[in-house]
Amino acid sequence: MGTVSKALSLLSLFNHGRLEIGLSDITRLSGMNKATVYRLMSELQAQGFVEQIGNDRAYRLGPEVLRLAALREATVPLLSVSQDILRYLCESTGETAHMSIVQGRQLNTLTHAYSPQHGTRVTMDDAEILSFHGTGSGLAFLSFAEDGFVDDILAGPLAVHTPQTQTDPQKLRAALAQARALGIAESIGGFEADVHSHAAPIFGPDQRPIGALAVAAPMSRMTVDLKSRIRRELKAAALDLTQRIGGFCPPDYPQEQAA
Amino acid sequence: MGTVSKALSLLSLFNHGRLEIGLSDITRLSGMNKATVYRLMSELQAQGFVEQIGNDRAYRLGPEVLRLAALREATVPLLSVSQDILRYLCESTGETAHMSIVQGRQLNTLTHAYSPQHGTRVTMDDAEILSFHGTGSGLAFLSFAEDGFVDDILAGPLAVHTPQTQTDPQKLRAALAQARALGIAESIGGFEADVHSHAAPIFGPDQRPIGALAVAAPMSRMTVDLKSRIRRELKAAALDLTQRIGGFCPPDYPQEQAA
DNA sequence: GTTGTCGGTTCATTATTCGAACCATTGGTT
DNA sequence: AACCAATGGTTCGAATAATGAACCGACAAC
Repeated sequence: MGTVSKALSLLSLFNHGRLEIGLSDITRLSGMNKATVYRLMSELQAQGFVEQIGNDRAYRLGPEVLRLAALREATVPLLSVSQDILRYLCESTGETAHMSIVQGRQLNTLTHAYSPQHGTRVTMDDAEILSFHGTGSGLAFLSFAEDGFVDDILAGPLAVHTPQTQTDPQKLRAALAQARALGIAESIGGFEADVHSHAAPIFGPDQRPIGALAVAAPMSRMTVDLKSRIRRELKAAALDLTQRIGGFCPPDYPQEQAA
Repeated sequence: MGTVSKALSLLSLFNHGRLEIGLSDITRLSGMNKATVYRLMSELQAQGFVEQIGNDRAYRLGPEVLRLAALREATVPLLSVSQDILRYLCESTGETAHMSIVQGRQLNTLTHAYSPQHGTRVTMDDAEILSFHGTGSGLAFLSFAEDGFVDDILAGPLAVHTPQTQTDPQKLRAALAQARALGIAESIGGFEADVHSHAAPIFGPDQRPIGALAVAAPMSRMTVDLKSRIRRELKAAALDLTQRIGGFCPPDYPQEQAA
């Protein structure tokens, strides 16, 4: 691994539960030498990718990433297009909708929208890390991902988030086969108790999945009626998003299926 | 300059006019060796900071920057808070509002909001690069920036954007002094002809300016009345933004001034 | 067929990174 | 007050990784 990759890998230590990290913590988390980490962080800091703040001198992500993200959006308007679509999706279903993409071996929520329709709703955070086996989004992605990736995920440790989390690789593979046939994946309470999520994959220019669009509802509200509405809307929304960012569905993606 | 900085500096070659760049172009633009650039870009690509697309194999920014930006927002909600404030600001003034921050020697627009009030309006792009001497935002920042930075900018070449662009360092310093006294800077047609922009600086936790909030209106609509409304609203909005991102105004910032 | 460009690759030279050990401060414990 | 265990930051010889001129095959223009 080159020096640049090492430096950039330090950035991926940041997540929702660790927005600010001290030098010693970074050293421990990365397994690198403290002097190395210090030099790398100094370079990242000089370029505005991280900044140091407060009296404990902890590092946090810097403003430069905002500029790059704005430019990325100008290139491929994934976020802005998604937000349009999510707004419509949560209105038409009355439930929380969100969009996630896969980066490396991680599934990250990027943006979400709430429906004002109900007092109770599933709440989300942006940049949250989702599990592949416990969420509709994760399963939707896996259902069209490369075999090697699926094997890798199913082989790895599968966290138990709730009593309902499915961790049996064989049963998960069965769920993936079903999702592949339908074009929609679902997870009932697999990540958070009481949340029923449906999701559909989003595809890139190379016909490979890049993430998923999902609708999450409290289990108590999930009727047959709502379920079929969610599936219909979700499918249309995911296809729309794929096309509007210049992507293409693979040939075996079930295009025609009215709920 | 270390290897990491070199790699990251390649990312800053991307801008609104150059969203996708080929290997040879990057080589030329950066002045580095082609083999070096290739290796650096490969590492950036492996980490998802850039991706290669199409048959010309040009590079463009990758999805990883979106994840980092979402986390940065979770740490310091500059964008989301700004968007709230901009929405109000453009409503209360009836004109286009935008927010920019300084990164290195560059002033970048990050987000904007349009008012639906008028048919004609000043249009903006996110991630646009503004000039320090030609825009209200640039002058607002400079008016509270460190002396060394101001000297550096005024010494450098000052682009002539329009016949109205002020490039005389002495007159610019006079404008800065006035802006410092008022807490508001303005530029009349200095960047784009026919655009009159007002701006107020935003400050970080260290009481140093990090960017500016601005309102841009067509010159033809700029009456004394509108001008005073813009100044009043802008001042309040900038102060609000500064406080809501955990920043502090410096002691010499003119707090009390009713338009 | 020649010439110029493109993205990508090779390999000996060389400059940069690495990491154990070391400082200076801070905050808590005895 | 003395001590200890943290913290962030620094040093310098040894080891490793970055460098860049030259090269390759592919494509396009002339």
